[in-house]
Amino acid sequence: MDKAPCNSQDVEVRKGPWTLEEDLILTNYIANHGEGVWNSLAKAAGLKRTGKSCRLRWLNYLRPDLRRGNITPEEQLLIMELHAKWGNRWSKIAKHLPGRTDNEIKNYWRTRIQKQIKQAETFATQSSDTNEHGSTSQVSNTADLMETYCQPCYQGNVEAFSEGNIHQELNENYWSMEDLWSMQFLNGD
DNA sequence: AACGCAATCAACCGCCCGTAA
DNA sequence: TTTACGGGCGGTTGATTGCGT
Repeated sequence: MDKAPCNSQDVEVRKGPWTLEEDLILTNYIANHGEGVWNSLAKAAGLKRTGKSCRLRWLNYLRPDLRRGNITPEEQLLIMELHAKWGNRWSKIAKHLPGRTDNEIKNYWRTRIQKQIKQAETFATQSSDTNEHGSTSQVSNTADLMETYCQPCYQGNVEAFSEGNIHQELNENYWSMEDLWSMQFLNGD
């Protein structure tokens, strides 16, 4: 893509947030024709977007099997375990969380979990200063971290995490997929 | 009520890999 | 074998929203 031929016959390419109309066009097109080569799909659907952009929009937002709403404590646990195993292989991790996207997990990791880890880290350094049982084993990854610092551990944290989640549970989707899909069927050709 | 800051998330960017020609 | 292209992925950015002062 980057190396894309871009025979750019001055085909203007739209960027930025997707409009409802674009969403509908894309959803509608895929419902009727299925996914395909994204570049040609974008053209065929009449979208002034790159294939990449369409693919991203579809995978991260429009897919009907997406699970919206907050990450559950169980999911968070799983993410942490898998991240400890595989590192930042978000798409690989996402495959084990049905309905979740790599982007979503990545964002979640960076904004929430990483923060928790930092807090745990600072807490640990503080307490190891005071505790001074010099065997401060180097903590290499998340799992180690959580094992080391949160021993009673995931449970305790899960509670802490979920506490934050609860009040946001089911934060409204701007457009639920049901909405989009039913619109699409109304439109359907 | 207004402002500033922090958190969140959608979307883009650029690199890499697989594959077809 | 090489090259061009499309797709996938991880990282980053920017807009928006929420919250505290």
